[in-house]
Amino acid sequence: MTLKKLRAKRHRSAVEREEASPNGGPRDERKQRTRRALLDAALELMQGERSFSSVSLREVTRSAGIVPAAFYRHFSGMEELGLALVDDSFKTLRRSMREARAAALPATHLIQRSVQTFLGYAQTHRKHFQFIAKERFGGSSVIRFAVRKEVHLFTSELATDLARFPLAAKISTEDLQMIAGTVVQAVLMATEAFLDLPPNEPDDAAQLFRQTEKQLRLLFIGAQGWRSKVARNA
Amino acid sequence: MTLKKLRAKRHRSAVEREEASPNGGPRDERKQRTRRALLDAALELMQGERSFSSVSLREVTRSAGIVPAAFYRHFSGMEELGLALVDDSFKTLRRSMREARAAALPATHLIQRSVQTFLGYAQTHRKHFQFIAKERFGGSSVIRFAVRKEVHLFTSELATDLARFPLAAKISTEDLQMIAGTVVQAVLMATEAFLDLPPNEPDDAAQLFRQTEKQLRLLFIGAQGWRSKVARNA
DNA sequence: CACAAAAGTCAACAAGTGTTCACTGAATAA
DNA sequence: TTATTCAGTGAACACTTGTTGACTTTTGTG
Repeated sequence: MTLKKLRAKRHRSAVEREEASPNGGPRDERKQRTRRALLDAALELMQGERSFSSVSLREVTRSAGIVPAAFYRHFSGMEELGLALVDDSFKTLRRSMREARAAALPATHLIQRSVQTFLGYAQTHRKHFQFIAKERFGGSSVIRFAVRKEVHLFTSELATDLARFPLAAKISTEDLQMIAGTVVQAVLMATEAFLDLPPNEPDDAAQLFRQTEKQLRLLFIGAQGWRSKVARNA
Repeated sequence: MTLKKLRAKRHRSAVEREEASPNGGPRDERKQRTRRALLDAALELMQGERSFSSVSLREVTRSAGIVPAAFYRHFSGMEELGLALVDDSFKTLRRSMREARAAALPATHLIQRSVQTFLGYAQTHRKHFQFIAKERFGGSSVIRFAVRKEVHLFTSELATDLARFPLAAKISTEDLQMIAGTVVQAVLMATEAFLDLPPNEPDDAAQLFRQTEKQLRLLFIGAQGWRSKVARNA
């Protein structure tokens, strides 16, 4: 106790030294590596039937190749790790979306290509998406709300994208947000069903794909008719 | 072993006696009572943060007031109890839907009233709905598919309801199914968000209510425009 | 009545759980 | 060089978990 205090006085703590150099050093690199190992292990353990809350701290450390006690050097508990996973998952998604946005939107078969792109992306990041799918309604409220916040953000970005289309002229920003929300809803549901499909079942996948395309077309038609009077002389 | 065989030969088993009278007897009544107690306990334990898979068999029996070993007189394990919960939840929902269908559909404010009715129902059966919401994407694949099957059934019933409307004339049954699916999707999402709201927050609830109403109107407009050419002379 | 069927009890089991504590050894800083 | 920080160790802790087998006690039945 007193000994601890003396030590503390003789040297400045890490925060006082304003994080001078621990970044990039071999020490920090190693730490980041095991941190990543923990995140990956948790994601891996959730494959199949398991939910995040059913994965134990000890299992994670076992898979990551460290001892249980060392876990606390990285996270205060499983919940914090869960939040880090939410962050991770959406970070990669947002990056990929930015790239997709950079390339000009295809004028033809816009919906078809969008669905294709998104489901393709979901497939290459299967584990992250499955995590999100499971925790969107399942786990602790902290994680649930973190996911929901990210989805909301995602929706807003889509809404501003949609605003560029001519059909958005007659639609209020609030309604645009609502339409974007419905689109995101449909796509997320499709993604979750898609990832839940037994792998290598191209028929089911194709069926799901067509269905989603139709859903988006339905929403598109709805958006066209929104606020503008339906054809006066039909 | 041999003793057991002898006993078995001297009397016919329950199934051989084709379930003659154990129904209604005080024995069976008691059994049904504890069975219900187990289901209720599981549902109750899921309140708040917990998912079904994180609820333990022992907790359930503890809450139900029996000893862990007695659990196996009712279910082979937690998964079977989960399936029973799925059944239970949808049974009450379907019954209520049948009643709603019996009363004539309101010609005015149809969407508004439907949403109101559904959310109201969800509120009075909060626990069942929260269970479904959590297990729709979360738990074991067996339970997940059971839920999905029930939702599909629900969708089909809505589709046949929708078929009675004049606007359904230009829509193929397959597309009608798809539209009904989108409606159910939207309503379920709204329900789940609704039940996740902090209680006694009428503003948030009203906001969610309006949003859902709009979503359904959007889908309705989309359905009107579906397959029929969009107004030739706009 | 006599006897089986069956819901529920009791005790024990091997295993797994989260968290703690004093520790070691290598990277870092003075 | 020397002292310190800190990721990771190893052991121990007090629990909780699912499942088992042999039991009691009530209910149903030939």
